[in-house]
Amino acid sequence: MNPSNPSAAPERTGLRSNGARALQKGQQTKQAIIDAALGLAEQIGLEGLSIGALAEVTRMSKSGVFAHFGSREELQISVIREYFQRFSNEVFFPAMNAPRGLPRVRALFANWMKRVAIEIQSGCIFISGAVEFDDRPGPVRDALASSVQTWLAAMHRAVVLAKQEGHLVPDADEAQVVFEIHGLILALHYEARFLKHPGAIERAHTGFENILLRYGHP
Amino acid sequence: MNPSNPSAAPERTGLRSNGARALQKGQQTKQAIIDAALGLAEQIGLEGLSIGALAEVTRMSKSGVFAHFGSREELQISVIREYFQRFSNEVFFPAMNAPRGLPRVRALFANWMKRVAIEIQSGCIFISGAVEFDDRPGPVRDALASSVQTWLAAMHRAVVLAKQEGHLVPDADEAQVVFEIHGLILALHYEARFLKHPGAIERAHTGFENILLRYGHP
DNA sequence: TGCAAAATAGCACGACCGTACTATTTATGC
DNA sequence: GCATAAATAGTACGGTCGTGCTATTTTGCA
Repeated sequence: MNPSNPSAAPERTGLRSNGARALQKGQQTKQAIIDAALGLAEQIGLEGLSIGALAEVTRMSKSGVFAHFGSREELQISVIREYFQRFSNEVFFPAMNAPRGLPRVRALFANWMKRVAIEIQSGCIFISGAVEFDDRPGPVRDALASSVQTWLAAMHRAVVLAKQEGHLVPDADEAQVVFEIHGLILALHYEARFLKHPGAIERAHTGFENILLRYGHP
Repeated sequence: MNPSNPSAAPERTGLRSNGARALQKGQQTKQAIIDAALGLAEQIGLEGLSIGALAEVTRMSKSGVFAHFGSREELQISVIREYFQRFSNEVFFPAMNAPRGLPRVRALFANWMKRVAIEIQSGCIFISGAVEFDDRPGPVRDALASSVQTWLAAMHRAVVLAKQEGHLVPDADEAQVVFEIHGLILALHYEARFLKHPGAIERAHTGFENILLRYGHP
């Protein structure tokens, strides 16, 4: 919702009705910690994230890192929020420039694919986190699930609009379409990242075209 | 390959040309440990598996458990092997009774679905393990990847036969079919187990029919 | 420039981890 | 039944973890 990047304006005019100005330095290093934590979590998972390792990477003391979050859970949640924001900025918002209907659905899928193609190397928190927290209730799981949920709902809405525009067959089940698209992304991630199968990206694209063959223009 | 269950015949006639009879008791409890370990690993993952927790569950000492494996890695590998064997017995072998071609592909998918439907509650090692070990090289990863690989290859072969039998369109790409089926299974697991979406099983079935609509009989 | 407050570091704690090493118990073959 | 070997338990060590507590440094404002 708030796409502005606060760290991009470190030295404004100085004028400013203060506000929470006292926290500036703290917020700055906190953001740096979150950045590093996100990088770590993408590789070894949210559960593998340890404050000790994070302190080493950021060259701070364990307690220095810890103080910014108060608990490991809060750190994990911060990482999830950061990931969600980046995901939104890279995948969701750019696609909203495409006209509603099939073009927008295509744009969403294309951006999602671009993202996952990168994550074949770096890892994806929405996927690894789902496995780590699938039966571990608590605030971390909640944050993760609601992030994914928000994204899938956006995807769903785009499909609904596509059907309304007449770009899909009238009996198309929107949830079904999203389900099958999600499956392609998951298979891509699995087969490319874990099994190191070549050609998975191409297959995901083909799968998407197959979905449109089935549900596309009447 | 060896579907016989040794623990089912604890008290044979006594006759038997010994063989590795000296190990009998050890093997027996080792199997019990593996059973318990598999149950634990399905819920909390292979990485979450700890010898201490396992000792508690089996009501043994940590060293008693440990001695059967010599290392945690060997324990994890044993669990993977056990899971693979059960998977084969439940999913693969029964389906081989179906006539080759589409019926066998259908049977394989149906059995796979049955298995995953259960794993919505218990968890699936092939899925959680893939995430845990996707960039952690070593013998555990190797065991896991080769198990999954074996299963996907079996699926692939069934699709190849189906095409040979003329049950698929001539230009059907077998790897593409397996990829899309795999995606359905992964989406089912993700949406049902993590997001707790209802109706995911039905959607996976519908997705399978869609694949056959696209690639089925010419 | 000094002072309060925020940010960071230092240190210690209890808990759990995997795994040596040794002792004890239990099962097995003669 | 007894000797022997296998199976299991006991104990200890070094390591990492999250986190509380206190000290020190750094920052931002009067």
